[in-house]
Amino acid sequence: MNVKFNVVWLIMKFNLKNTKEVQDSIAKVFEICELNSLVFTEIRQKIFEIIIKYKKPIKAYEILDVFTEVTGKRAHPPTIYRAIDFLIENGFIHKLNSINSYVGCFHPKVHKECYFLICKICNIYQECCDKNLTDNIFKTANKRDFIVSNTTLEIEGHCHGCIQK
Amino acid sequence: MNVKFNVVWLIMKFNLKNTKEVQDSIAKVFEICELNSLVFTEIRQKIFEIIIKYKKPIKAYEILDVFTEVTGKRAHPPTIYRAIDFLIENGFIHKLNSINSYVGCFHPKVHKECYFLICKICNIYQECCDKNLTDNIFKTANKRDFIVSNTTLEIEGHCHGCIQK
DNA sequence: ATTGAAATGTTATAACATAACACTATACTT
DNA sequence: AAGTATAGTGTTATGTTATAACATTTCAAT
Repeated sequence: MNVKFNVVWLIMKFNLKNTKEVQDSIAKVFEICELNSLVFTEIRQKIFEIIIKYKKPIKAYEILDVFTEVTGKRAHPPTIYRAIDFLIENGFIHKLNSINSYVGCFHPKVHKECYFLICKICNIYQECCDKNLTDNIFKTANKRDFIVSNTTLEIEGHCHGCIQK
Repeated sequence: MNVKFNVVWLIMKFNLKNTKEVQDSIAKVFEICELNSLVFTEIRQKIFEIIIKYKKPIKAYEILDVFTEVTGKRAHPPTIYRAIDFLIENGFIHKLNSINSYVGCFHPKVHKECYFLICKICNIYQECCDKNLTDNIFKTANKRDFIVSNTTLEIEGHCHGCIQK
């Protein structure tokens, strides 16, 4: 099985996407790592790639399965969680706490406050970062003498596509 | 050991609070159940009481321990999770997904969108519901043709008390 | 009294995540 | 080039959070 066929097969099997947006995000992450002397090892690359190419929020043990199949090496949970930690720490992916799943970030390092729309029907997500909303959140917290260090905003509901149907 | 002493002891042991706010919220929940023919069983009452009196977000297995000690009966996880489901469904408590913990609601049924400030140092939480913020969140979602059904906003950082120190 | 629905008891297990320790690779020192 | 310190990885085991499945009980409506 040649490499090209293998890639196509994997993309189909795991319902991956490989849009320009994805490519740009991957390139950007390489660049950020270069600039900041972050060690972007093969494992971290592979796991980032899986997360960002996945159309839906992906769960840790799903990453494990895909990783194992893609690389041919049996991986254990710590391998995945360590990479996840690295990727979150550096803002390359985000965790959606309400569904214990992970999503790639399409504008790594642009800002810390990322918000998400999660469709309950198709499970596809969108980022919906918004400076105005961030200001509003900070203002609401500051009014109560609270210093914000990080925020989790996850909005569940129905996306445009699913409403139509 | 008489009942009064027992209660005081439990309150101290588990670091519970029993403010007017707590009493009002409990009374309110009884009233709502009455009005809506919701079955507010002893188990549900007890578990609600534990959650709302607890000063910090409480974890399911902590509830289990407190419940077992308070009632003298050994409880199993499903007992706790079923009550939690009932209480969340009816808006009497909320789950903080970012820390897998539960908090009582101090204005049950007033609105669905409740937001939380969680202090990373002392772990004490505050609700910070805000109509203006809710409008902003809905507007941000609607801009993307997304119909909101529920929101999770958890803000971590440092509370007033802990900043002072 | 019967029955049906909701609530609870109980056992087992699924799903999510980390501790701890051994080993390897790398890159920095002298 | 050998020494050594640090970060990264492999592996086993276990901790933590949550639910499935089925038996039993409770209780209100007929």
